[in-house]
Amino acid sequence: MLQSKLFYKTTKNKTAGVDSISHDFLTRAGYIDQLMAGVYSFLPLGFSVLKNIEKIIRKNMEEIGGQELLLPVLQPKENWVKTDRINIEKEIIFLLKGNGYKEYVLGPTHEEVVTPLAKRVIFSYRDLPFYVFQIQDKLRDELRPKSGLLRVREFMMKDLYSFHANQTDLDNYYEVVAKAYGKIFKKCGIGSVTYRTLASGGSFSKYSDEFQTITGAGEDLIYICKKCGIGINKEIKNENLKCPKCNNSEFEEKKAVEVGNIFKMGTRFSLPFDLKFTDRDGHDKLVLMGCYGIGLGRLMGAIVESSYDQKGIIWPKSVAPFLVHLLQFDNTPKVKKAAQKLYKDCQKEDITILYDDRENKTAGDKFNDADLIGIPYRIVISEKTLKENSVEIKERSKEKAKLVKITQLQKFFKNVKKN
RNA sequence: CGGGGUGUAGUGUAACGGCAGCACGAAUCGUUUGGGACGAUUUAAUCUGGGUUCGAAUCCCAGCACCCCGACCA
Repeated sequence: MLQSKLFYKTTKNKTAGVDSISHDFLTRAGYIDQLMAGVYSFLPLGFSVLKNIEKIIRKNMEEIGGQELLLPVLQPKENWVKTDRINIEKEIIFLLKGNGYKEYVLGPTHEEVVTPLAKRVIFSYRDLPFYVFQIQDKLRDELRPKSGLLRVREFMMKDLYSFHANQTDLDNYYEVVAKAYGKIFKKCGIGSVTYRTLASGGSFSKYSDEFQTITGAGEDLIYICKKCGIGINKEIKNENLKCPKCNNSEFEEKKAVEVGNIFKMGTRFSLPFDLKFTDRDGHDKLVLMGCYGIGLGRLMGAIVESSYDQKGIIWPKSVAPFLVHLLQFDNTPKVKKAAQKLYKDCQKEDITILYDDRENKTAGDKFNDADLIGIPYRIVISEKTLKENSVEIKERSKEKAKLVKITQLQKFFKNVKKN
């Protein structure tokens, strides 16, 4: 992508009225734009990151047998009456009237759609288990959106639903999903600061497991077991807290943001929708369900919250909008020619590259924009580097740059493409 | 939804009830050219509606929007 053509503007000025670093950087670097409280546009840079996150999640969901589908956002109110969540969740539900008397719910989640849908495919124990997921917009009238992407009213969410014939099967799959979540967060670069955390089950069940990423911008308080590293959410912390896993009683208190959540819903939804199957013994039984969510935008915000410096964002390679940021100084024909060649070579190698070809910007402008945007590898081509038949390569996460001979670039390409 | 705060050029900010200013950005010209460079010229603003006043960005009322604290959640 030519930076001169990219739909974005960076700004030096701090964003007014922001309370988190990720909100400020993502706005200033041109990743997102706030439309209203808790509602954001994803600009080309931001959308690119979102799509990378989506890819990672999709891959891991498919690896554990998830089949992707797409459920409607617009849902009949009756289904929400059936589960009584029209009352239980009424504060966050966007309810709207159609032309006639018909009322609709803008989906805050999809149990009310996927459960009746499952009735069309589940008859026998032979039809179980199965797993379906989607990556789609959710709408929740949050009482108080905050911290940029960390709490919003409209957000992309991956929601996986599992259907089982018995508790053991549900329990096993629940752990399979937990493991997949661990892989996803690791791949997204927040593995070392993300903890599986015991929490309340909300309107679903008694307990659930959250995946909490440590950050000062987080609004949850969690207690991390110093021995086994499991987390416990403050909402269920009791007086004499003991780790449910290793019985240890020493904890570290941390602020964190919930990037994912897994629930065993049991018969919470199969009951109101009468979702049953015929078991081996010939008796009809209720299907057991699990649901598993990850908020993509929030995950994006959490990644920034845990990877930045004074100058800007430091994206992990796995989700960065581009892998290479090419800066061209000295707009001489010689430099331009070399830069354009590198640009094309990268594309040939399937390495995503943002090429700062802007001729009306000084070196300082370009350096600062590059630091703010946070692309993993920065390559500078100038008269100075060409004198050495070289380019200058610097990793965003590192202090020092190094000169690399143009003839040696193949090695660099290989390195960039790794994992 | 309860409590508090703030609304000024595209962005960030100033202005005692008395000429709406500064910085960034954008545009033109010239000088620069490896960490937001310099000079000149230009561009562009008081959320909406009422009220008080000789005079309102400033005070009062209402609305709207945004932000913060609290109760709820990926």
